[in-house]
Amino acid sequence: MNLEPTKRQHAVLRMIESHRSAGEPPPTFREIGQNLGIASVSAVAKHVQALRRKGLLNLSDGRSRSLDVISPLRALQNPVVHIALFGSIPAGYPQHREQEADACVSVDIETLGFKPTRNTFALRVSGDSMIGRHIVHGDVVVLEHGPEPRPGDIVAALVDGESTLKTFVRKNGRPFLKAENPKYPDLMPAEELMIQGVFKALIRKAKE
Amino acid sequence: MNLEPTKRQHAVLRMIESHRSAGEPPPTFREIGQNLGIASVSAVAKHVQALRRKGLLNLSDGRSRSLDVISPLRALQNPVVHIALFGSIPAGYPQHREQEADACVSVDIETLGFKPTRNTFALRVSGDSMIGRHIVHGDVVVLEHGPEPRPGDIVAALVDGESTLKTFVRKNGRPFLKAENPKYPDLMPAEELMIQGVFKALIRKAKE
DNA sequence: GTTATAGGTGAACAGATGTTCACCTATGAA
DNA sequence: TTCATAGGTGAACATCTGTTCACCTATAAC
Repeated sequence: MNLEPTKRQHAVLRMIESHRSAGEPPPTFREIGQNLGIASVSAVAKHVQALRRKGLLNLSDGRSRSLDVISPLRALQNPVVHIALFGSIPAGYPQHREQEADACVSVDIETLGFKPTRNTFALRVSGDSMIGRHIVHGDVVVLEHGPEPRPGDIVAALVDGESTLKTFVRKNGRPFLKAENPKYPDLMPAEELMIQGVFKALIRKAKE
Repeated sequence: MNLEPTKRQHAVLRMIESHRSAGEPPPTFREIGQNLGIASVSAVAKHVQALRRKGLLNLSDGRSRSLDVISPLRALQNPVVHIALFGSIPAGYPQHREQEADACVSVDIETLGFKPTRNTFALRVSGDSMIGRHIVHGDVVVLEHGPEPRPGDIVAALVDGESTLKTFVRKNGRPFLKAENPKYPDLMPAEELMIQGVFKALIRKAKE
């Protein structure tokens, strides 16, 4: 038996996949038919049957909207979380500010390395002040508000009304923030600055 | 009217959210009841009603399994894609090798910067040979097989049976690969090497 | 021709699912 | 006390949804 889907069957697969990817509930047979211009439910049912035989589609019976594309990756997938991305955080802390978010970053928790809370947020990096820690202009950094930074941690702090990345260090027992770029050698006393979050992860896209 | 959910209502919200995050279809009223130890469907319906009144939950009527947690982020969310992550690619190209994937990286396409194809894959970076381009040990890089690399592009190539990151350059009209680390100054002729993919994105988690 | 397969229409049916109603308990405010 | 609200049980009901059957067309294989 041929295990490759036909064109029409492939269209059904793609429709189900796109629903999943968009975060919508899986379509019903009738919704699939409507989308593909098929008037009869049983025609859709036949496509589904064929795809199940070919091992490409799952359908738990007795449950509505349970169509699920089978892929080797599916078994490896982890829960995906959605994090608010800000250009900058004008003042204070990022909690309960989701409504002011510029965009949304969605990543699975395994790749992210931790399970985010309400205190997790993301910033777009501007400038190369953290080049020494291999964080460059345009990167998106994920931060967590709350935990006490340890020496060496990268933190976001409010400097001159802007969220800025610095390294948290201690000198003579007192906390300071420093940029990781020889062009900005100054140390700033950390007590006077509001630390908005501690660096947890980074995402970068290639230029263009 | 108080717009905050009660404990019990919050439990309902969390259950719906966890289904979504895990990539499962939204639960039915009866499934919610089962999960929370509620025997009566109408009790669940009351919680859903209350959450809708408070603007925390959406329910398109006439459709089953259409519960959807309302969040300011929801409107900003982009489609999420799932990419196979390999430790290394022993030989050849990464297409149709999903069944050999070590893990799965899930990210939204906006953060990723492009819409992946069947030729998209991810590698875990080993060593600091690309430190000059600010890619460090442990990073996950997303690559695309297929497109012709342009000078300056970062590529994965098969060197001594291992997938390795290099910069693609031209010298006297001929293509070479070079590491971005003063410790490895050698240029390798690119013709002899199999280029597995071109760098498209990067994800890094903080140490520990 | 015959046969098999993909694709489709239309209808009837059983079970899943959301809605609604009557009724109960507990808690706190007026 | 009385009243409102949160939480719950149980059942009846309408509609959504998957299943199944009879029947049709087109295409390729034999």
